[in-house]
Amino acid sequence: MRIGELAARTGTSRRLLRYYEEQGLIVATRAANGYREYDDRFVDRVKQIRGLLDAGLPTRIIKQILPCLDKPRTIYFPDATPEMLATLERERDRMTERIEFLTRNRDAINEYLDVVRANRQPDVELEPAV
DNA sequence: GTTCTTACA
DNA sequence: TGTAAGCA
Repeated sequence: MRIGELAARTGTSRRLLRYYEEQGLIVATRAANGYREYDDRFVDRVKQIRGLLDAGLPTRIIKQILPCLDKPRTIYFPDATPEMLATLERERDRMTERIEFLTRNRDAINEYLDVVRANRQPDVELEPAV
């Protein structure tokens, strides 16, 4: 499929897909006319990339762990270098920090909402100002 | 009509 | 990331 279809099937813009390629996250083959060609495997591939990006991982890290996501799990271990493990542990810790940060803010917003609602009850029936 | 690259906001 | 230009 060409970039337009991949974009539609992954909910990603063509611009972004080209950017991912530029960053080395995906590699497309080229048709005779120069158009990028992608096989169906790229649909899940791109979705995985987006998931990792949403999780907050930087593209440079994703580029490193992406090869592992392709291959069967059985070769995950032989592939994992000490550097890779260290990187993943570091990213995991960052995720944990963000989760805690988000949790605190969510709770704070919840409390604020509760207070606002409680104080608004008396005003449900607005009296026209005289 | 679709894609490509390059470049600017 | 979006968008525009100028091609193929």
